[in-house]
Amino acid sequence: MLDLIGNTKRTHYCGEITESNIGQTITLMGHVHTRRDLGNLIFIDMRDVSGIVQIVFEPENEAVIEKAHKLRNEYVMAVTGIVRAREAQNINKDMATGAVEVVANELLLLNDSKPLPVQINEKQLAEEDLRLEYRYLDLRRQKLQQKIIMRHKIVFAIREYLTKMRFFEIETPVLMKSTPEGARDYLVPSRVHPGKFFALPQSPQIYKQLLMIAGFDRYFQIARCFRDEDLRADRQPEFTQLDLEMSFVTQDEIFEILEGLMAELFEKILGKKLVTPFPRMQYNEAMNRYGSDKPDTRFGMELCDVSDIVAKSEFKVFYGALKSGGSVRCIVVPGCAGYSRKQIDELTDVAKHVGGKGLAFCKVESGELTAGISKFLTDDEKAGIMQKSGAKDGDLILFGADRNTIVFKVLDAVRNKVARDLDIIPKDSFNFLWITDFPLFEYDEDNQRWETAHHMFTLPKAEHLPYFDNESDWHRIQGELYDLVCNGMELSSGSIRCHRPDIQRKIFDVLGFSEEELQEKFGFFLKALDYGTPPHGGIAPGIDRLVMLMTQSDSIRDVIAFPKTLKAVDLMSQAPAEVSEKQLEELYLEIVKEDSNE
RNA sequence: GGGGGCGUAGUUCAGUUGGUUAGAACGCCUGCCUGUCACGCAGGAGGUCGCGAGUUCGAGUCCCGUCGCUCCCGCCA
Repeated sequence: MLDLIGNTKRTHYCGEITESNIGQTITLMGHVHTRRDLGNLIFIDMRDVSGIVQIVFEPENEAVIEKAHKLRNEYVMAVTGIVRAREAQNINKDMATGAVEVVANELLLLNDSKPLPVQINEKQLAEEDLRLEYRYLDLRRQKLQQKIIMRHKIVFAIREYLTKMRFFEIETPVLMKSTPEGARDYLVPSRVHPGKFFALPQSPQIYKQLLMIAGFDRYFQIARCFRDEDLRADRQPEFTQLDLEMSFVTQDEIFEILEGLMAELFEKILGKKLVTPFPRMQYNEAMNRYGSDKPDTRFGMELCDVSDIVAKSEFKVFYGALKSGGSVRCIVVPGCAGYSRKQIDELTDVAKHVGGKGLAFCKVESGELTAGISKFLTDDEKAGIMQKSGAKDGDLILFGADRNTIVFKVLDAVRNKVARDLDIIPKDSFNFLWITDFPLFEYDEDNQRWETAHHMFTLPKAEHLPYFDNESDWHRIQGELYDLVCNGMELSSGSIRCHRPDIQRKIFDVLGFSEEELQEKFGFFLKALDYGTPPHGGIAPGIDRLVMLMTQSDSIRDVIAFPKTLKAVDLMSQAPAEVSEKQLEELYLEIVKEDSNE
């Protein structure tokens, strides 16, 4: 028989019992973590949100120990008892509360439990799909629970800091108008307006700019965002951003706010001092040095452009790359001249995976370039490469030769792979870095049109405004754009916005919107820009990625209480699911039947 | 849309060249046990080898297809 909780009240939490509680009568409530039934003596490790403490049931109290025999793993219990110091030989040093135990006087059996389909045990962790189906059980694991709790602490500290900095937290609509470009929208049909749809926000971008126009001056929101795109280990269909926006600011002030925020979070929550201000690097420099706009600067192995040295090379890979306007660049992998064919093939696979045709290499032995492609190089070229790259005896040199975009992708991927393989990435360091001066537009070869590299409401650099006059200059236009990167992860993306309607229209022109399209999609926003828009800008750090970083999690699913799979499915509730025909009829929609012939 | 990995008791895994009744540990059930802490000891239950089709005298194992999860590329203003 189960007991009712009645008037019993919890007085303490399991994980917080210390020697200072010795002698006190306390009441705990929680789950049976493990039990050790010795017959006339029973030990229960009892768990609640704060941790675990050992409960002892002794034979003197017959009624209670009889009931305690019925306890099984994950039963729900309330215990009233006296805190006692353990005898020296019984102290468990591996347990936070291992110096004390609670001698039970009363036991309430509040609920039982079926045997669990997944064990709450880090050593025998079930497959993730099963754990996602029983997410509420997986969340009982302390390791996972701690991450969700740290997420709370982070969000709480964010609210404190920004409130202190005169920001207001303002909610914006979740049902909004679909806007073109960018990611695919999640659409929500309107019953009241048959055939019309809301979209879920990819970000509150337009609304936060409208709040600046409204004069709120500094806004933030812990905002849920939705993108109907394919997923990754660090990407969910719905995710959370700290969306913030400020009026009358420069890029420097936004950086200061973010640096202050990160420093406070790391200090308060991890007890770590971050060095501010964070280093800054222009986009072009980041690409040239690391081949990436989100470089991991915890280790070296920077790219070295040897195009000029091999400019006259007849080696067909180099020749071909340079002839088609590309480049030849390399990274030096220290001490890896001993790499086997197999190891180098593995790296070549990495290169091919990101679009490279292959990966040229050579080794440095006795002060000379040997092996690999060395036989295709002249003595001058070999000497030049060694000198410029700084390669030393025992090093391995890996080359990318192709269009620049491919060379960057290949060497970035290879650099990261080699660093992981060699285990040269310091575990406990957080290398924050601002990447600035991104190009505003890039040309989309497939669709034969210009697109925004980041987003379309960004202020172009003032000195680049004349470039708008000539399409051949559009690629040179840089925006007041910046990313905050940490340890190779893009944490945050922002810009100074375009507060002037005339400049905003130039941007829309480049993107090829017709006046009609503009009015239909953004009419309300363009109208607003005409009524005294203050200069403003902002940034939106991804909360999920920030929590991943601070909890050292590899998967975004570890920092979201109820995440979806890579196929955007909730394995627990089985969403998305079919709906009734009646629901569809009300929305004037029809069921799409799958073609069984395919 | 494309490529890689995984799928065997409730869970984590092993399973030889294709060969008799598919094993272990944990969990679960029963009994014993007064200082355990991954308690111990004795016994027990528990399997459509993801699903489907094929080759074969015989398939967990080989071939083909399919589904699910996962990692990556494309995609993600």
